[in-house]
Amino acid sequence: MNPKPTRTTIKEVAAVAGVSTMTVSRVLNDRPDVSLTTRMRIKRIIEELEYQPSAIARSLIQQKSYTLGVVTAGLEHIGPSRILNGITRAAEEAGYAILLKELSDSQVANPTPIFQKLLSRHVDGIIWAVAEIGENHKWLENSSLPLETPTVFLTTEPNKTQTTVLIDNYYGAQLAMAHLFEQGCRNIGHIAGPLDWWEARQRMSAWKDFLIGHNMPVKDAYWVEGDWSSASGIPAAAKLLTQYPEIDAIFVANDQMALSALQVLHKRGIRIPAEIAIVGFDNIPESACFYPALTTIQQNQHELACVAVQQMIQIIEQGWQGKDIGAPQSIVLLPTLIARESSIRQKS
Amino acid sequence: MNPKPTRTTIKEVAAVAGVSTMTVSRVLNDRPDVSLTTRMRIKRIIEELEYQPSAIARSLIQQKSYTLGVVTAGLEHIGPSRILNGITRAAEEAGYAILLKELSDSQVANPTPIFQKLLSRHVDGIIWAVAEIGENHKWLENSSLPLETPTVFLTTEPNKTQTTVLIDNYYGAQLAMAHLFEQGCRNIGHIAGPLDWWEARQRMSAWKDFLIGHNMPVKDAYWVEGDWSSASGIPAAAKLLTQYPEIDAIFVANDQMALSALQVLHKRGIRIPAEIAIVGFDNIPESACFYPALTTIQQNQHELACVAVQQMIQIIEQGWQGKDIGAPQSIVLLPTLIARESSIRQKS
DNA sequence: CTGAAAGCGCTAACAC
DNA sequence: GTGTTAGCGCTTTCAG
Repeated sequence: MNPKPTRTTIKEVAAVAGVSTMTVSRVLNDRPDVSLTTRMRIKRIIEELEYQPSAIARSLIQQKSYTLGVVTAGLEHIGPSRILNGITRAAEEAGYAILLKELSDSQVANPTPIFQKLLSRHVDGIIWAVAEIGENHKWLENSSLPLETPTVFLTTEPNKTQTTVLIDNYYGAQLAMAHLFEQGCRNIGHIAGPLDWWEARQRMSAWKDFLIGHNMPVKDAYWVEGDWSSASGIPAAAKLLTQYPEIDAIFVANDQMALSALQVLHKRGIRIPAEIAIVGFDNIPESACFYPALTTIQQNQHELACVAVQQMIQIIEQGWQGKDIGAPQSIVLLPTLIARESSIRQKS
Repeated sequence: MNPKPTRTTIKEVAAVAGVSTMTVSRVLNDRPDVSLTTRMRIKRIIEELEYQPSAIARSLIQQKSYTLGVVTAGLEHIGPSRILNGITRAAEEAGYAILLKELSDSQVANPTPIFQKLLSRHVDGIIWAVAEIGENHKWLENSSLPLETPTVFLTTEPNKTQTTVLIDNYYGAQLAMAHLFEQGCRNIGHIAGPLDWWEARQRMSAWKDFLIGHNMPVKDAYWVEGDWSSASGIPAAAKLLTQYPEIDAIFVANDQMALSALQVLHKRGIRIPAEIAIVGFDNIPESACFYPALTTIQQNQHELACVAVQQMIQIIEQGWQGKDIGAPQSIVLLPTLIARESSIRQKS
């Protein structure tokens, strides 16, 4: 029934053209040493037969697959999918394909099988774009992992032994705090992300350090932990208002929770920013549309991903050229403040 | 400098074990015909050498790669990334890897090179998860595409010649309309998605047909077109209120725009749902958290993706077994109504 | 139970 | 300019 849908091979092209497979191969790879006439003829035959060379046969012999392994987690969230979006674009541009592996929570603890699976498919390099949560990156320190394959880590704590690309969350949070301070806020509370996340801890540390650095008290009542979700932002904001009645600003660790906080304040009739100013983090599209428009910290995940891919490819291709790869780098991108109505109290 | 990081091969394992590569291969594939002792010995050696068979060498000889090509677009949006999320999970479970290709707008028009690139990497099947926009799927009708490779289309208009998996947008919109009608609304406006999207047209058609079916007038002033974004929801809602003063309900084509509509109504002091009821579409996590909580239509993209992958794999493996594949199917999943405060006017 | 030979589709390294 | 040979890492087939 199925006439064995066998792909067109280089052999058939060669046969039709009456040349050896090598000549066809040379045409495919744009080698100079083929006469113009044969080249033209072969090209035409390739067209007619709709011949498409097998990338995997090539990988096998060349030991290069032009494929990147990408490890991600939590694609249903906006951050990871934005990053993946950037990776696919950058990889496409560089002529690399992407082998995608999304981790479930349980898999993150033991990376070895994941690396092995990717390596068994001959990826040229691996981009590890999994958020650092709890102990899930402990294995990095033990460097028990050989990592003979070029690997770039995204959004993880910088590390002397690995190449990492990340956004400076601490700096971003400092921007937020400095902005609120400038607006005259002196009782700044915090709704944190889940503190087993490294990024959440960074943002919270900056909040705390800023208060200390400006001789403002830091009490446990001044902050609440959420879980990034909008849903968690509602009880968090409510609790914070109760615990910290003098509060005149909230730095919220992400926009989702910040938008919920807006809702809670509205419901209670608290004026924003006059009574309480709000700053979020991430700059999701919605943050510009809500009332009042949310001041936030923009992190450019797209750029993050592009830099990571470029870095990755540079390492890969240097390796192919036998060059020394040099020490692993950490590239840190700086987020920016997007000031909107939710925090602007005074014209400056 | 680089000691040529050559992978461990089956040959080396065989050499260490003092057997032929065939015997190792048999152990790898759990063939019965190896003596227990040799099997154990070889397994141990595999462990020690951390040998990992080359999946691509296997693909080459077996003509099966256990890899699915996934074509997507607009990963920065929630819908596509949810679907991708479901695909990765289902594929993982079935033991298939994923080769991801994200299209930019310009690429969608001409699918041939995309298919070719995936086929050159020997994917066993292709999942086409690109929204149907404008003429971007025109090529499907011309069936100029041979599609010798199993292909499943997601979220596209059903089609006699291709296997498709989709959610019934028309039905979902009917649910929304019937619900509003039950709540006593008789002047139901619509904020549509961009009408070059097939899904947006489906939702709008159901709105219009419902009105006609219930002897309610349909005028151009009763609907406005948005572009799915929260930002577009604001002017859309404002315009609708002006054009259609008697309006007592809005069916909004997605939640992002619906949340913006909530904001606009709040600002104008319009009570929801008492004066105007709102229903959205998608059930994004935020929709439960805003005030008032948004009634919406839930589409289960996760399930959609799982069904697609299962369908895909079934087709692939039937093909391997030489079975006839049978006619292409269209699988339609039904969305459900999530009734929340934004539309509930009366206890039932 | 085990091995030898052949070959998947392609290209590196040589010959001619 | 072009062809030959060998081999990437594995498995099929068939012989022992």
